[in-house]
Amino acid sequence: MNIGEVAKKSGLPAKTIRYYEDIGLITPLRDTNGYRSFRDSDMHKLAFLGRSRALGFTIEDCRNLLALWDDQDRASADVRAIAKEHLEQIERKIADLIAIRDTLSHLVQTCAGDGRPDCPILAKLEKFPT
Amino acid sequence: MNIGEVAKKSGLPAKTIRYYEDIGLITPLRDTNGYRSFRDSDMHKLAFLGRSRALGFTIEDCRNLLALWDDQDRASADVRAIAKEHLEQIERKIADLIAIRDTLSHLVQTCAGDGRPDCPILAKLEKFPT
DNA sequence: CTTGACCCTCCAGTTACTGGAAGCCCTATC
DNA sequence: GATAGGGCTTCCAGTAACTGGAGGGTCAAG
Repeated sequence: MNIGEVAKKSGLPAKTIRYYEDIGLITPLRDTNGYRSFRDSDMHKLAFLGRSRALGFTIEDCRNLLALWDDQDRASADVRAIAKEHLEQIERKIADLIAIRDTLSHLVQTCAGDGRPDCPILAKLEKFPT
Repeated sequence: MNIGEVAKKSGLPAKTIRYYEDIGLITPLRDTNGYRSFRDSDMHKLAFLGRSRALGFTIEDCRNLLALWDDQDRASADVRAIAKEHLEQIERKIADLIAIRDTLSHLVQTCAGDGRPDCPILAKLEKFPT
């Protein structure tokens, strides 16, 4: 399979696939013309990567998950640890964003949003502590 | 005021303050020895920037907010538009993260996390659509 | 034999900083 | 007067994970 087909099937842009090769996540073969030649195993890895990334795992997490996936003797505890850490990060980020959203939505509601210059949003940014 | 004092008062790292000057958000004076000399107005701008960034506004948003702040003839509608757009982005991001969190927390719960290799997390990443 | 769709590599840019090197400046102390 | 420290300066490079583009080879069809 050439990169175009793999891109279509995996949903990942060709650029991204080349990048994943660059950083050593996949190692497709090469045809005599220099074109990358993807095996089914490469395709599977890319699909795995696509799903891992969609869940917000970092590339380094993905690298580790991929290694565990390849390792038949893995302990599920190792996988779970990665996922759990990531989950906790996401929960922290959600909490942060919710706090921001609440502040912001209050400000947006109280701002008249007309032609006059008075604006509680600017007042907040100007005066109050973070 | 030298940069160290401003950093302490504003809570922003000196590096960040220099960066904000680089990209034209502030324009402190210079002493004869080349040191930056911050006026109160610079300090206020930095505080404003710190709070805006803490609310997740991008630097470009900050630049625009700062310009509106400076402009006595501004229309609050312009400020509100920026904040509202940002708020909507945040709401989208929260929704995305919650979806991820739900998936992930389910997976983490169902994974035994012991010494055995069987792992629903890997199974999910391997098999199912995004 | 040319056209168009692929493919290749390499370089630069993105966001918002952050770290580090090399080197002035200022004050205090010996 | 030499020196030690802390603070200040600039400039360069690196971060995460791509993305865009230039310049150029390859392949199948007409």
